[in-house]
Amino acid sequence: MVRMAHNGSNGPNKLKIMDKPQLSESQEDYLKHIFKLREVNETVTTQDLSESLKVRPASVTGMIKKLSSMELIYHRPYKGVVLTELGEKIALEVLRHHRLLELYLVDHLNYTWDEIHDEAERLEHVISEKFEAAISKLMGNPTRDPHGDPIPSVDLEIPEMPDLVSVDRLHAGQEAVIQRVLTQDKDILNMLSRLELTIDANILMVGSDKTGIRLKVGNNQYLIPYSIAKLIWV
Amino acid sequence: MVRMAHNGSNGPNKLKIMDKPQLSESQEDYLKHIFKLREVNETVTTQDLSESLKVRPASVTGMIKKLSSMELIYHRPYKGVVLTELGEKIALEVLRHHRLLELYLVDHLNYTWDEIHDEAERLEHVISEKFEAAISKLMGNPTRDPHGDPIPSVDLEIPEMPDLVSVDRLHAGQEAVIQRVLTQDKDILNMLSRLELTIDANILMVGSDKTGIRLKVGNNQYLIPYSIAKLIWV
DNA sequence: CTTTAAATTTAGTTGAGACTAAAAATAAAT
DNA sequence: ATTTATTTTTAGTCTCAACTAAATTTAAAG
Ligand SMILES: [Mn+2]
Ligand SMILES: [Mn+2]
Ligand SMILES: [Mn+2]
Ligand SMILES: [Mn+2]
Repeated sequence: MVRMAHNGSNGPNKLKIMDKPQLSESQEDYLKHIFKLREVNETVTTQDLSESLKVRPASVTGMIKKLSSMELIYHRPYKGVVLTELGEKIALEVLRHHRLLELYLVDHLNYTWDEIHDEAERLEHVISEKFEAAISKLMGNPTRDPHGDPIPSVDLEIPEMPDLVSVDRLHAGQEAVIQRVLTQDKDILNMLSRLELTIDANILMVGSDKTGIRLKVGNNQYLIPYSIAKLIWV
Repeated sequence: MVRMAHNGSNGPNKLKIMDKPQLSESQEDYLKHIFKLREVNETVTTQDLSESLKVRPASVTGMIKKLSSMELIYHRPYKGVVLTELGEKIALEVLRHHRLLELYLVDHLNYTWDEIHDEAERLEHVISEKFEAAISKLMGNPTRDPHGDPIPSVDLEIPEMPDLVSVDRLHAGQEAVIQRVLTQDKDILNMLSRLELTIDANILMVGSDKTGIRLKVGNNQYLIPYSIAKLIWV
C-alpha cells in the first residue's frame, strides 16, 4: 500500500511547491538529520547519520546514493554530504512540521516537555499543508518551539535567533533568561521542567566549581553539572 | 526504517492492550475495511476488499493469509473472512482514531466536511493513545463523528445507535432530523453542506416522484435524487 | 450435466529499505 | 614509508506489501 501525495489543495499560487518530489518517511528523516547535523558539525559523514538515525552505515550509503541521484544532496564519496537547495527546503519543511507540532501538543493538548518529541517525530510526515497552516494560524504563527528551537517560516526561512551562550559561561552574579534547551532526552527534560528550568525562566548564576554551576531559580538554588549546563542557552 | 510501537505510556492498568501485536498501516487498514464491509455486506469477500482498498485480488489473498496466521481474521478459502475477537478490537481502535480525528479537525482546526476524511485516513495510524485520549477528553468524549457515524468508546464498544431510515422512506409532510450521512465522497459532502443538509438539520419531506424527493430545509426547498437521498439517514 | 464465466488462489517478480560480511579507501601510528 | 585501525563502500540477503500471469475453484448458463 503505497503512501500517496497529500500536498493539500494545490491552489494556483503554490506552483513552486508542486515540483517537490513525494518522498518516503525515511527519506524525509535523512534530509532532516543531515540539516540538523550540519548545524553542529561543519561536515556530515556516513557515520554521523548512522548514529543519529540508528541505521547501519551500509544502509546509510545506500540511501545517500538514492538521495544523491534525486539531487537532494551532494555527495563526495568518502567525504560527506551536503543538502542541495531543494534538499534543504524539504528538510526545513519537515522541521517546520515537527516544531509546530511540538508546540501545538504543548499548547493545545496538554503534553509535557518530554512527551512531545516522539509524537511529533511520527506526525511530521503525515500532516497535510492544510493541517500545518491550521495549527500555525491557531498559534499566531509562532517562531519558537517548546525547546526554544526556531520554527522555519511558511516560506521556509529560519527566523533570526539572538546570539546565545550556554549557561555555564555566565559569571557569578549574572542574571539571564533561558532561551533554548538543546536536548530531546526525556529524563533530562523531565528533570529540567520539574526544576522550572524552562524556556523564559529567569535565572541567576550564583557561582561555579569543578563539579558544576549553582543556579538560582525563583526561590530555589540548584547545582547543575556541566554536562547539563551546556545544553541550556541564555 | 521500521516503524516502532508507540502504545503510549503503558500504565499498569492497561495490561490487556499490551498483547496487541504491532501492526503495519496496511494491516490496520485491512482490518478496518473488513469491519466496515461487514456492517453492510453479511459476507466479506476477497473482491470486496480488493475494491474498497484499491489493491489487486492476488495481493488481498496474500494479506488475508498473513492476518489469518496472526489470528486476527478467520478465513474460509473461497468463501470469505470474518474478524476474530482481537481483530475486531484492533479494527475498532483504528475506527475510533479515525472518527475522533475527523471530529477534532472540524471542531478545532476548522476543516470542512469534505476535507477531514483523507487527513484522518493517514493520521489514524500514527497518533498515540495519549493523543487519542487528549482529543477525546477535549471534546467531552463524543460518541458521533461529523458524518453521524458512531465513535467506539475507549473500551471499544460501539455506542447504541437509534434506528434510522434513509430520508427517501419518509412520507410527504413528515419532519425529521438528519442523523447520519453515509458517504465520504468529497463532492457529495460539499454539496450537502452547502445545502445545509448536515447532521442535526431539521428537514421536511414535501413529496416525491420518480426523479427524486423534495426536501424543505430552512426556507429553501430542493429536489434530491434517490441516489443521494439513500445516503441521508434520519 | 456440461460448458462458460467469474472469483479466488498460487507462483513468481518487483521495489523500498533495512541488514551482514567482506572489500576498498582513508587516516593514524609506528 | 609501512603497518594498523577506522571509515566508507560494495555485494548479496531479507522482509514487506504491492504487482502480473496463470492455475484452480466455485457459480451461472445452456
Ligand atoms: Mn520522523
Ligand atoms: Mn524541538
Ligand atoms: Mn488509513
Ligand atoms: Mn466518518
